[in-house]
Amino acid sequence: MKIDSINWEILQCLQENARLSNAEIGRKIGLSSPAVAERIKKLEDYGILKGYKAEVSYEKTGYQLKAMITLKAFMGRLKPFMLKVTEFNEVLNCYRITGNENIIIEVVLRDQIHLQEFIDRLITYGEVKTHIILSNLVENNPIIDQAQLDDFDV
Amino acid sequence: MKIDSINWEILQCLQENARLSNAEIGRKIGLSSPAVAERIKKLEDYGILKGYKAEVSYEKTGYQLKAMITLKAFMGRLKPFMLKVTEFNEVLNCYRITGNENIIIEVVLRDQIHLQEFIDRLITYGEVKTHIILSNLVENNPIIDQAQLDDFDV
DNA sequence: AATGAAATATACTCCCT
DNA sequence: AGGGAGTATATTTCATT
Repeated sequence: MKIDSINWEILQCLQENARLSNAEIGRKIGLSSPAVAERIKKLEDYGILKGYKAEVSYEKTGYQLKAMITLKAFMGRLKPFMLKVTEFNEVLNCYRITGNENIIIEVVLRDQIHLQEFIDRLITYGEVKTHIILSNLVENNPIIDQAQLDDFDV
Repeated sequence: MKIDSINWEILQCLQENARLSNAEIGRKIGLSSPAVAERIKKLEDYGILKGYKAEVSYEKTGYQLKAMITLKAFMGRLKPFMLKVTEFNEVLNCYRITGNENIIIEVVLRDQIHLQEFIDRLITYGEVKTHIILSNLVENNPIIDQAQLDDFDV
């Protein structure tokens, strides 16, 4: 499927505010609301739009700490970990990666005690490195049309 | 502000699908639509709901690669990097972290050539380690009520 | 803080171009 | 693939409890 410039405008609108109405999007980009609805449906059907998520503040919901934790799995412990990690509700994202470590986990935690308890759960699977997030320099930056990358980044 | 169980239900709904109408949310949790609207407005005003973002597939928008890149900044190069990173449109998230590295960057890239070019931009700021993301074990897991963590994780 | 009702706005379906 | 009309549904405001 081809993503034309109008679809990129729709993707940009929805990445900024997923709760915009079709009518509001249509006004911004000069299209009728049924046309916007039809384009959004196609973007969803093709898996380009994967979903719409509310961003919830972890600090204000009682999670003082956010951390990136890497795991270098012990022999034969990677698969058991991959099955187990889906049960950890503190985990926001977990990726299999290349490099010296096998896994990187993004996690929210109540406090230092909770962090310690979480690390204890991990160390049976491998070597753990903890990086506490101090601040956000870029947060949820939207994906843009590749064709525009060079103009911006040079 | 207190987040009661009804607000947690609303947060859960919106983290699953931010484009649900207030009326639909109300039907799910047994509340009228004006009541839902009022609660959402308060959650927004208190900064608990920070925004609503469409999830866009990086693979299907022409970005074959996603990577986590760490930076261990050279002396005096951390601040210049922090100013510069906001201009890199490939960067989805960038965090200041504790540990051996100072910065972790989540980035989408067209291909290996683009990755190489991006690393070249970083190496003037510090020591770079690249971890290409192979797969997603957990993706955008919602934040849940702390009180429910133990029940789930044990 | 929630409900119900009235006014406005939006979404959805269908037909036309 | 998009516009316009008509119907159903949703949002918003306000009065009431």
